Amino acid sequence: MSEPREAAPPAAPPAARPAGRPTSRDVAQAAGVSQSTVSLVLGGKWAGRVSPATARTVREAAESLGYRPNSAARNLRLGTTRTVLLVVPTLTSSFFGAVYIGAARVAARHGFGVVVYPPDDAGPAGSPFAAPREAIDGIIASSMTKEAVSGFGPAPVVMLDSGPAAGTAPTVDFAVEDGMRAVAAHLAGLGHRRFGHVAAAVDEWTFRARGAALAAAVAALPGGGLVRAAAAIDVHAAKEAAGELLDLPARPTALVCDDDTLAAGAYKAARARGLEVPGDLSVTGFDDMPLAMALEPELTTVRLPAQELGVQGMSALLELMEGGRPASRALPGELVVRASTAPPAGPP
Amino acid sequence: MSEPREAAPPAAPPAARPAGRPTSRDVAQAAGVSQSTVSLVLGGKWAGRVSPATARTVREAAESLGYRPNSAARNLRLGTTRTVLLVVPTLTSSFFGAVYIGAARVAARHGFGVVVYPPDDAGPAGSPFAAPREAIDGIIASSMTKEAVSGFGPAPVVMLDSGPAAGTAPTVDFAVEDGMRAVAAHLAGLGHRRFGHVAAAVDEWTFRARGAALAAAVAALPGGGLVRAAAAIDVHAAKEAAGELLDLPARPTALVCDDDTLAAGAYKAARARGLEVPGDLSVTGFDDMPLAMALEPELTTVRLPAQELGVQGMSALLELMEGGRPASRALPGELVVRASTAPPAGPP
DNA sequence: CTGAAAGCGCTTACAG
DNA sequence: CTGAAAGCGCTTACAG
Repeated sequence: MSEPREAAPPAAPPAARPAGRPTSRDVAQAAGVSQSTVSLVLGGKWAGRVSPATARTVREAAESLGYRPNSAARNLRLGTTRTVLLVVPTLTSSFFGAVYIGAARVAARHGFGVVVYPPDDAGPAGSPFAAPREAIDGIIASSMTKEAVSGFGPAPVVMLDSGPAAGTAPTVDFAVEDGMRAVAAHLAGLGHRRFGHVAAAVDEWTFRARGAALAAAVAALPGGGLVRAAAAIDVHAAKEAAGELLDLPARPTALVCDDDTLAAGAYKAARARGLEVPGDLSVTGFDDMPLAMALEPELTTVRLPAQELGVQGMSALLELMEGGRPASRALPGELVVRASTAPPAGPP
Repeated sequence: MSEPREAAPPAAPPAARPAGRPTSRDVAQAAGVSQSTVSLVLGGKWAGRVSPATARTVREAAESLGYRPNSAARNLRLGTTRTVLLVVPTLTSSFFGAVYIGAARVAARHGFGVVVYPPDDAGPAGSPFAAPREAIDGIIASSMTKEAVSGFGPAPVVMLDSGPAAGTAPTVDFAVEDGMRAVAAHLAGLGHRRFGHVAAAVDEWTFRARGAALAAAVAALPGGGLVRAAAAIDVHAAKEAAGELLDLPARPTALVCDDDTLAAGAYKAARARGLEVPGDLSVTGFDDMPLAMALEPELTTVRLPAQELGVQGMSALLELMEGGRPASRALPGELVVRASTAPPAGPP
């Protein structure tokens, strides 16, 4: 009679499976090798040091145990986390999402991860143990001042969209002056002379640069005139500011807005006064956010390559972390002419 | 004669300053105590175990050296990172930014950090060492299927905006059915009977639920009729889909759109046909993104508390990580009546 | 009240 | 080709 198979008592498992997550030691035991061999194989440094057969065995054991290396141990040993921080003023904007994507793609190709650091009010408390400040190899800060980043310690920093003079860090910027000049030239070519600037009431380099470039371009235009009103980046605030400009005795024939949201406000101000865009009033935006195409008429604006900003920023940081001195650079924007600009109406 | 002070040879510093970042051992040496005392003091566990005077000395030494604990070592020792992952389908949307803010705020109050996991195509390569998958204590996944999150291992998971039946994980959802019923009731109250549904061609629970709720509400309305066209969430695709509906012989008097972007497309379709919103056609959105206020007329829509979704999601995850069984919940939306809805025009 | 020591899980010389 | 050992910087019993 053969031994009863079914009635076998529920014997204890031969070797108690490790309680928690498997470690390289568990893999070593399963594969019948030493822990260091496991590390060599899984770290990809085994060529010529471990026999192919052993390497296979190790990999199979790791696979079947579902082994994943403990990154804390790895980071401690190596002194590096292969993680960089992306510091942005807000995440509630599709712009920074695009910057993130660009940065994360480049990072991934080099085995780095990107962590987004939240706006101040949402950040980890001031505790010295607050994650993840310490656990990073480098920092990319977008649209901030150098000072705002100084609290992050001595890690290598690249500044994005913060102006070419952002301290000693390498910078990547948009050539917003060129973009604004292209707007002015486009409008001037259409015949506009009386310009209104709906400015962003935000103290950032990019807006200062946009304003200065517009002022210079209009000043250089024979017969050119410029009036200006500032507003927070908010549709209703912009509507108000644009309205002031439109109520001026010598009404501008074109409203140049510092960004697309401001332009949406300008549309509203025009509509409230019975003014047609672009027949009675030309309006331009800046940035080319999705909003620009949702508006009616669709908005003439300057496309800023946000994702490319992330790509270039990460590339620069990688170079910096390797000890290089990446050159600062400026990315060109592109004037996108849509339906919100036209020649000015003749005198009534 | 006193010893010459000025001419003293540049002696080597008494004790060579530590080369890299200071460690707790450096602090201990500076404070004249043991490394474990430093750890106790800085970890806040010294009450009754270290004299107040010693604690002060330690803190001053830490301060003056600029000591920050090494989180890799801490994580390794503790087996926890106090970091959770927020997995979202895209960052290029203000919606997920708001979810992040909400989650990060709650997390910060409990000493946790939140890391955003990128969309697939930007994620770290499939390398087993890819950060930061291993280094997390829990996961919040928003607007995804349970399967999409299964690759992250055995960490506790909370599903957001994925439907109440998202596997075994606790869920936090929006009560989108209620929201859609409120839209239908609002429109019905205005006198509308012929509805068009501009549906999102996206296979997610939230859109299935919106569509089903609308269909049921219209079916329950005496004399109610519903036609439907689907489009990708894109202004131009929506314009096309809405246009089909508007070209129907029995033209709908109200277009109910699955989200605000779709509604922007509906505006365009209306305008292209010389139809006034809301005089000739009522339009509703869903989500209440910033776009809703940028549109002209401003959009009647359903406000979804995105930030609260993050807050509730993180609270649930915290409870889950502590071994609890958080109840699944649904957050109410709010109908926001603006200027895009009005009684239907009488028969021409 | 304070310190010496173990150990978290890795990587990497080093010895065989 | 393979293994034993040191050590990254912490936290926390444990002993005094």
